[in-house]
Amino acid sequence: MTIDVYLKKLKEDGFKITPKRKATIELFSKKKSYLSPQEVLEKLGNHFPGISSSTVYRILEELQDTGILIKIEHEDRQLYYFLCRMPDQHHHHFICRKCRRIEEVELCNLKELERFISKNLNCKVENHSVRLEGLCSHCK
Amino acid sequence: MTIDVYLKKLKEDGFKITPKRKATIELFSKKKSYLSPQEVLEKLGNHFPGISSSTVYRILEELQDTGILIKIEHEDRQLYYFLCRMPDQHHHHFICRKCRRIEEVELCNLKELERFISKNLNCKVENHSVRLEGLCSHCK
DNA sequence: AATATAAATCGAAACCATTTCGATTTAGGA
DNA sequence: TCCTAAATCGAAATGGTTTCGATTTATATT
Repeated sequence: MTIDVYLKKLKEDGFKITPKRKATIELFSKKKSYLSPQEVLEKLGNHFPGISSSTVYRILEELQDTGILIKIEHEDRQLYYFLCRMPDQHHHHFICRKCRRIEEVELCNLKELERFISKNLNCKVENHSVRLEGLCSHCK
Repeated sequence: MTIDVYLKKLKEDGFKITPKRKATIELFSKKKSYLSPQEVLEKLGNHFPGISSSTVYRILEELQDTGILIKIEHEDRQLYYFLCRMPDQHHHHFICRKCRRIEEVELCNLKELERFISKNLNCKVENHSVRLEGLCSHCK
């Protein structure tokens, strides 16, 4: 699992490869679960004592703008981020409620649902998002 | 469209029928779109000058606890609420990005997706939520 | 290698939707 | 009508996130 593809993407989007950005991507590539900005701040703080929280928030947002990270929001209203491993394909996510592990699911069968809505409600469906929660193979 | 069924539900859940709660339900029954707490505060303020914002937040949360309102969160990270017209049936929501109108969609074909996840990822899917966005029949 | 400069980071303060809490008022049963 | 737990008030606190001017740094260029 190399992070080069993510660094390349960062560069292509006009961002500089800074130690903190690199460390952030490395952190997420090792974690298969989602992390809060606070958690990222704490982890990065081991390598970069005194790192500013505004830097962490900014980096996370930039990485999600480039499609490297995906942002979700929990019921507790906090933001969480995780590494997107299928950036070029439409997909959905399964979230383990116990260990927060994220599984990316390539199957999408919402076309029927969209047709139903178009036909019965005369609406134009532009996008959809599915959130699946439960227990992953390790936790169930 | 009577709101009695909602008032009954409120009472059953041990809540008193106060003028503000009643007015809140009436407001949502007239609006087919979702409203922010601020908007509710403003509207209720017409009938109840000086109503406290904490009261509005509390009422909205109580109504969503009883299943009368549904809470969603926008990209702007604000909370929004809307009246649930199909409280006793599993369903999904279509949200018009222009007028915020909510359409409730009884069709759900996520069983296949859940089977796929159970089989391929060995996960236990406990719940799912689908969010469909686009333009409603009035706005498209 | 040195320089230039736009981008990145710092850090303290502001932001602001939401929550809290003690005091006051009220709905609804007795 | 009275009683009491529930509801509301309202001002203050909360806290995750954003802002912004000052400082530092990555990297393209010389």
